[in-house]
Amino acid sequence: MKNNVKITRMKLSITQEQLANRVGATRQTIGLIEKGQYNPSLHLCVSIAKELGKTLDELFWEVE
Amino acid sequence: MKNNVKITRMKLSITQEQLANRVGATRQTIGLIEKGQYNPSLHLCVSIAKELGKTLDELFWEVE
DNA sequence: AACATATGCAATTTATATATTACATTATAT
DNA sequence: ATATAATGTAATATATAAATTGCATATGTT
Repeated sequence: MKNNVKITRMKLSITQEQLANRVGATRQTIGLIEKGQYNPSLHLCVSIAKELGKTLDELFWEVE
Repeated sequence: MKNNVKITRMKLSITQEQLANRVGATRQTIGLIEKGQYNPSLHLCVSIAKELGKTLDELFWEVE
């Protein structure tokens, strides 16, 4: 489940923990999503996208 | 969790069961997603989008 | 009318996302 | 070199997505 979360987060210079706090998740969950070996819920994907200033497609659609 | 799955599926004149079979889910799961009171997994959302010829954004991004 | 097809809905079970806690590793700064 | 922050990772617990089964309610068809 490859995505653009990690690269987008790093461009914004925020940590996994900061992102996690802002979307109401844990650092571990963010880490697993970034690794791409996870199947997150739509709601969490939307929260992450909004927090990173991107859309679902930009982060999760046909990456790679 | 409002979305455009139902209207898109109906335009294609396919049933919930047909869509369910094509994405490897059950009719009940599709029904609940269409009702919008569900938080489906990203993987299932992607499968549905591809099967309906739409992107994630078109089906699930800022609907309503 | 009767019958078939599609959808709604509810109870229970199963699979898995997510939280929690903890410790290890890597990077970054002092 | 040694702190400190950031990330990786693993075990267990909890919440919930999704499957399964079943029956009800439509909606259309003959």
